[in-house]
Amino acid sequence: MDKNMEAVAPEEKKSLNFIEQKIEADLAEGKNGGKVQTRFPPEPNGYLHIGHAKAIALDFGMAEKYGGVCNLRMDDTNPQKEDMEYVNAIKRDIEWLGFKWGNILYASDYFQQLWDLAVELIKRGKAYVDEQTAEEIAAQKGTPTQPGQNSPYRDRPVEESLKLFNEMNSGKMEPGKMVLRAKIDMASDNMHFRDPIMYRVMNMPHWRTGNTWNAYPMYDYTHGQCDYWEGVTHSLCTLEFVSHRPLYDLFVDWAKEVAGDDKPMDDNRPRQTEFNKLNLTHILLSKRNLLMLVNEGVVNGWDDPRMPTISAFRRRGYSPEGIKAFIDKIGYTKFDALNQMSLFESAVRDDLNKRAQRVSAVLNPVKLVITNFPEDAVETYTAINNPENEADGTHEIEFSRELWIERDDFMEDAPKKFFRLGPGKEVRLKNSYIVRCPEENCCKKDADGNIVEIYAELIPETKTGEANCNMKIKGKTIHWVSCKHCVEAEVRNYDRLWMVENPRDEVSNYSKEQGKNRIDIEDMRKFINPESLEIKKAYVEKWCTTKKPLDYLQFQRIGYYTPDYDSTPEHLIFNKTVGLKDNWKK
RNA sequence: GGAAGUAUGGUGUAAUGGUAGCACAACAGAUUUUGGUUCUGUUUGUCGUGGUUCGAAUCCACGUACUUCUACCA
Repeated sequence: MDKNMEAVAPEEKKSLNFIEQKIEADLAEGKNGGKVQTRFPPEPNGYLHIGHAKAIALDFGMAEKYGGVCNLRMDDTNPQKEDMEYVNAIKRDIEWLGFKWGNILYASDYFQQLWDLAVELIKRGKAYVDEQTAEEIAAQKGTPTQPGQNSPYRDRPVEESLKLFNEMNSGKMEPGKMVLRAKIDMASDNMHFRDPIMYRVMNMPHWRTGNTWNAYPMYDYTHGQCDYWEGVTHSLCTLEFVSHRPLYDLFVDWAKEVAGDDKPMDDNRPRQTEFNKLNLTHILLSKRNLLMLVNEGVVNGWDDPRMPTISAFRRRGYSPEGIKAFIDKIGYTKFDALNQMSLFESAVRDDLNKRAQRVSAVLNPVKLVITNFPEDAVETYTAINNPENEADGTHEIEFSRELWIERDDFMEDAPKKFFRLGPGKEVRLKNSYIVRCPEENCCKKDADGNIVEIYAELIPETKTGEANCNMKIKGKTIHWVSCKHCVEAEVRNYDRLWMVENPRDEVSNYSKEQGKNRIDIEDMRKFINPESLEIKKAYVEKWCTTKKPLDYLQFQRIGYYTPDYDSTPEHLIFNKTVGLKDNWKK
C-alpha cells in the first residue's frame, strides 16, 4: 500500500539563489507594499552580448517569478555615445530570448525631474558648482589610501551655484569649464563619496530630447532616482557596482526627502543587489575590444557567428532555450567565476538534440561505388527527421550506385578499434544496406597515392524490414549521400576565436608587458585563432534546400548546423553551431 | 598604506549549526541503423591556523589568495 506513495515523484526542490532569498525575505517583511518590480537598463551604445543575457534572465526572470513587471529602461545619459540604432537591436535581442518588458522607458524621460531635484539639492546645500578643471578635480580626489581635499568652490553661496548651474545648461558654457558636484565627504574610504560629479556640460543634442539640454546627468546621479520614481523594488546589477551602492542609497534618500515621501526611509525604495558577471572560457566580452575586432575586420561584423553577441549566437544557431538553460546552470552568486565553454555547449546540445532535424551531409567527400548495384537504378527510403521527436515526421532520401561518404570513414591501415570501412570490413549505410569492402583492391588511388574511389558490395536483404536486416556486424553505421541526387553547399565551420582559456586576462597582461596602457589590435592578434573560420564545399541531401535560415539541423554524426541568413536554395550556406560530442579516440 | 566583496572536487553550483549533494568535464561499461542520445558505475572537494559548540563548509578571530574602487563612461 505504500507503493502508491513511492510512485509519486517528489517535487524536485531547487534551492533558491541569494537574490531569490532576499526577494522572498523582503516580501515576507512587506517591504514596498509586497511588490516586486525590476528593470533591465542597457546603455544603447552597442550590441547585447551573452553577459547581458545573464542579467536579462535575472531581471525579467525575477519579475516573472514574483508576479511583478520588468521595464526596459535605456540608460541614455550620455548623448555622445548612444544611438537609436542600438535601441532596436536591443529590443530584438530581448524578444528573441523570449522575455517581455512592461514599459520601454528612457533615463532621458527623467531629465527634467533630475534637473529639478538638482536645483533643490543646491538650495539645501547638498550640491555645488565646481569651476576647476578635470585634472584639478582628479588631483584633489586623493587615492584609496589618501584622503582627498575640498574644492575651493565647495562652500560657495547657494545663489552663485544656482546661477552657474543654469549657465551650464545654457549652451554657451564651454564643456569642461564647470560641473555640479554633490557635497558629501572628500575623506571617505569610498571614492564614490568624494564629492561625485552629478552634471557635466556637453552642449550636444540628445537623440531623444533634441536641444533641450546642454548639461547632462551622470550615471550615479541618475540610476537610483529613476529606479525610485519608477517604482523599482529590486535593482539588480553586477558586482563592480558594489561600491556605488552607498551613493545609490544616498541619492535615493535625498530624492525621498525632497519628494516629501513620508514612508519610512527603509521602505518604499529600490534596493540594489549585485551578482557576479558572466565570464566564459575562450570568449572576450569587452565592448571596446569587440568593436576593434569588427573594425579591423578580424570578424565580419557584430553578428559574425564567432562573436559573443546575442545576434551572433542567434545566427550561429544556438537556441534561446539552450542559452537560458546554460544561464540557469551557472547560477547567480558573488563569486568571480570563470565558466567553462563545455558547460555552455552541453546545455546547447541538450536543447538542440530535442529540436534539430537530422540530415545527411558529407563534408570531406570520397566516392564509394556499390559494385553490385545497377548503374541506373535508384532506391528511395524514408528517413526519420528526429528520433527524439516522432512528431517531426519523415522525409525521403535517394540511393544509387555512386555515393559520397566521409574520407574519415575509410582506412586501409586501421587501428583495432576503428569500426568503419576498410579492406574486408562491413558497415551499415544509414537507412540502407550493409556493405562490405573486398579484401583486395578495395580502392583506387591517384598518382600521389590519394584515394579517389572506394569499392564495396551491398549485402542483399539487409535494409530495414528485410530478412537480413538484423544481421550483426562489427562496423558502425555511416552516413552518405547519393552523388546523383545530392546538392552542393557551402559550409562554414567555426572554431574558437581565442586560443587561450581566459583572453580577458591574457590579452590585458600581454598588453601591459608590452608597455602599453591600452589594449590594441596587435595585442589581441597574438591570441586569436587564425583558423577560427573554415569554409568548405560539402554535399548535402536535397531535402536541405527546403530549410530556412535559423532552422535547427543536425548533420548526422557531425554536428548541429543552421542555414545562414544569406543561404538560398540555389546557394546553400550552413553555419556550424556546435559539434556532436565525440567519444571516439584513436 | 585604505575600503568593500569573495573563497566547497579540474570547472560551476547546493547544503543557511546536524549524512558534503548536483551538473559539466574525465574514466569504465550497457544499449544504439548517429562513436550522438539514453542508462549504469568510478575518480576527485570544504584556502590555512586557532577558537566557540555535543556537533562547524556554515558562527568568531587572525592569516593567505583573488576581485573591485582613484572616468566630466555606464
